[in-house]
Parts: sequence; C-alpha cells; structure tokens
Amino acid sequence: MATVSLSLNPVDGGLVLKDRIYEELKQAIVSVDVYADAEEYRLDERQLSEDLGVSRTPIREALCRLEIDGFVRTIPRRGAFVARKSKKEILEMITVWAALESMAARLITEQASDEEIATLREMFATFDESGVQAKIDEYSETNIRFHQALLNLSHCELLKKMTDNLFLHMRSIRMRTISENDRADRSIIDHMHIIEALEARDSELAERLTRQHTLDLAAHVEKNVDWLD
Amino acid sequence: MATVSLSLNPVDGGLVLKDRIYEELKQAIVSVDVYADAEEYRLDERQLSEDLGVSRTPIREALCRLEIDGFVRTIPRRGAFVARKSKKEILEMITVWAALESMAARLITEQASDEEIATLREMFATFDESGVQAKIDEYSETNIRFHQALLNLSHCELLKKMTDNLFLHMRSIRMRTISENDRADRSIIDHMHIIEALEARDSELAERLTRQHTLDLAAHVEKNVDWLD
DNA sequence: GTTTGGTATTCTGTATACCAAATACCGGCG
DNA sequence: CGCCGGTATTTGGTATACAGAATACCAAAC
Repeated sequence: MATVSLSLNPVDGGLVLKDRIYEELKQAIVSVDVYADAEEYRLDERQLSEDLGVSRTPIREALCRLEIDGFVRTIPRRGAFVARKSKKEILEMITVWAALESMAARLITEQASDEEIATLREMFATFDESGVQAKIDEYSETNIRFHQALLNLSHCELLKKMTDNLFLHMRSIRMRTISENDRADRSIIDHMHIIEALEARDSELAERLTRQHTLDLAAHVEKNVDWLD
Repeated sequence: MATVSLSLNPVDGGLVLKDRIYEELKQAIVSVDVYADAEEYRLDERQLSEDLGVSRTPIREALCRLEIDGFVRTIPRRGAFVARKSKKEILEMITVWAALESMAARLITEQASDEEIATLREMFATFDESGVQAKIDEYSETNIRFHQALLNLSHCELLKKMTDNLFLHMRSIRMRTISENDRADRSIIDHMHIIEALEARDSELAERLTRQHTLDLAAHVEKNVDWLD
C-alpha cells in the first residue's frame, strides 16, 4: 500500500505560547492611542499573566521581543511601558521607511512580473472616477495596502519584515494625518505616478518617486504634527 | 546654604544580566566561522547556564533576543542553533544595507557639517599614496569603519541601529570577499567618489553612488560566493 | 506644615522545579 | 539481519518560588 500523503499541516502551527502572547500584546498595544492622554500605559507582568492565564515566563519573553520591536520600553527594576514615540523617532521611522520602500520599488522594476504590477493599479480602480474625499476611510485602508503591496512585490523577505513593524508603528500616525486636508488627493496622484514608473520599468524614476512620496509625509509630519511630546 | 549640584551621573549603567549574556553570546557567535564546517553549532541552555554560572532564565531571554536579531535559529522542542544564512538571505541583507546606507548618504548631504564630512577623507589618508593591496588587512578594517561612519554621520539613530546588526552579520562574509581580487582597489575608488559627492552636497549622486557601491558587492557575492549552502 | 527617615509593600530579576515532547537506545519479532 | 515498537533519557517549555530593589506611605521631628 502506497503511503498516502494527506498534506497535513502540523497541529502545532509553529506558534508557541510566547509567540501567541507576543501577537496578542502587540495587537493590544497598537489598538490603544498612546498619544491620547498623558498617562503612561504600564504593563504589569503579574497582571498580564493573570489576565492571559499563563505564567510570567512567556510574558517576559514576549515583552522582550516587543521591546526590541520598539513597542514597549522597559526600565530596569521598574517595569514595561507602552512606548511613546517622540517626534524625532517618528521622523526617523518614516525616513527608514522611505529608504526601504524606494529600494522595493527598484526591485519591482527589475524582478516583478507585469501581472504583479497590474494588481497595484487595480487597487485604486474604485477611486479613479469619483473624488477621493468622499470615501476617505476606505481610501486610508487602500493606501496602507498599496504600500504593503509594494514591499510584497519586491520579493525581498527582509525588506518586508523590516517594514512590517514600521507600518504598525505608523498606523496611529497615519490615522491622524491622511484625512487631514487634501493630502489624500495628492497621495493618489503620487501613487499613480509610481505605478506608471513601475510599469515603464524605470528603476531610477520609480525609486525616486517612491522615496519622495514618503519623504513628503515626513515633511508634512515635521511641519504639522504637534500632538507629540 | 545653597544646594550644590555635583552633576553626578546615574550609577546604574543599565546593563542587567540578560544584556551581558546577550552581548557575550553575540560576540561568541560572530567569532566562529559557521560556514567553515558543516556541523551545526548547538546552543544548549543547560550547558550555557552552567558555563556562565547563571540560571536558564536569563539565558533564554538572551537567546530570544539573538533569535530576533537573526544570529540564532531555534526549532521548537529541538533547541537553539547558530544561524547559518543562506545565499538568498545574505543577498537580501546586502540589499537592505544598500537601501539604508544610500539614505544615510542623502541625509549627510543635507545635514552633516563640512568638518564631519572631512573626517571621512582622513580615514583613507594612509592609503592614498601606496597601493592598497600591500596593507589589505588594515584596509579591510578601514573599509568597515567607513561604512559605519556614513551611518553615524547621518545623525539618524534608527538607521544606525538597523545597520549595526547587518554589519555584524556581514563581517564573516566581508572577511572572505574583500581580499579576494582587485576589489579593494575598486572599493577605495568608489569611496572617494562617494566622499566627493558628499562634499559637493550632491544628494542624488551621493545616494546613487552609495547604493551602487553596495549593490556591486551584492552582485559580486551573487556571482562568486559558492561556499554557502 | 513641611521635610526627612524608616518601614512596608510591590514588582522585577533570577533561580529552580515540573511537565511534555522528541529523540535515542534496546529488545522482540518477522 | 532488519524493522518495528516501547521505554528511557534528554531537553525545551512552562510554572512557581525566592531575593533584591524601588516606590509609597506613614510617622516623627523641626
């Protein structure tokens, strides 16, 4: 009898307790608007272990990882707190993001297929006709997905991994910036130009446009965001 | 009596056990040439805790961090091993490095002082006259320091932090690539052109040269390195 | 009333104990 | 002689216990 391969996926899922806790905590952290009120969000190990029904050890390992990712800040002998980014740190994150995403754009012009690039254009199909302001919420999501799609199409796992965290950090910022003024209109125009450069396989142009688009956001934050610190 | 301010700095130092173990292990890991022999370097928690004279808990936290940084790979229920990078992963690291360093070059043209840029030129003073091949070992160190100096002068903490780990990962690779052929000569010429672009405050050029210089390394690795996998 | 010193409590950091899973070894059976 | 199954040992994952440090609170003295 031939051995049937049932293509079973491991029941484990590769996700051990600490990883699940990490995801859970990360989700919880990005959900709170740390900039809303001045109070510090403290993460009590005992409290967390009680709430999640596990011991402190996996909590500590998850917190350790969250600290490296920049979501929490731990002070020795004091505890862990939800990290509150300074304006400078935010600007640096956007700068790094610009660097990584512009490289992604370059890689796309060199490696991605025409079909893959075409999917980018489809994302904005619903916004082509009508104005963007009408469905600003919907656009905000599409906007984020567009940038993530760029990283995905780069076929570079490391680029994707390094930007994933940056995106999470930026979510709370984007929520407050995109819908401010006419930035959405500008944004969609920029995106279209980027897509055109990608389709034309113009590495230099795609890279420059992508970088500039994100650096524009940095400049906007630099000038207009004052609800930090 | 007026209270005298003695301007004391905190005694803590911030380094707790897990951090020291992390540094210790990282140092040990980058010191071994994982690509030399085929055997897997296993990191036994109990062994380490015994050797270092501490319990398993801080060991685990250090290993957790090392895994995130990519120096260690842990397989659930199997153990922790020194990570052996695939060729693809190395190429991705170089790509990301190129993205980050080219952004650093851009930032330098915009923000660094003339004095700071001048320090870059001084680094290569000893190599100007004589050929580079003669002191290839010395140059290899200078080469690394040059790239680190670029990141430092960018005045962007995040860029610096993200490249620090990449540099460590690349050390073993560079050891085997720089001294191969006439790459050192090419390298120093590239560096000089980069410095000239920085001095001229030519953002686009400095960025492009820096990116290309590192992408050239990627191409070289792609073509010539076969001692991986 | 304010400040200072001491004590108590709380919580992190570290160590240890326990459990479950995976591998290795060994013996029996085909 | 080889394969299969079971048991034992190893080892990582998890939980708990203990100690030291930091803060908070209270009391006493100025």
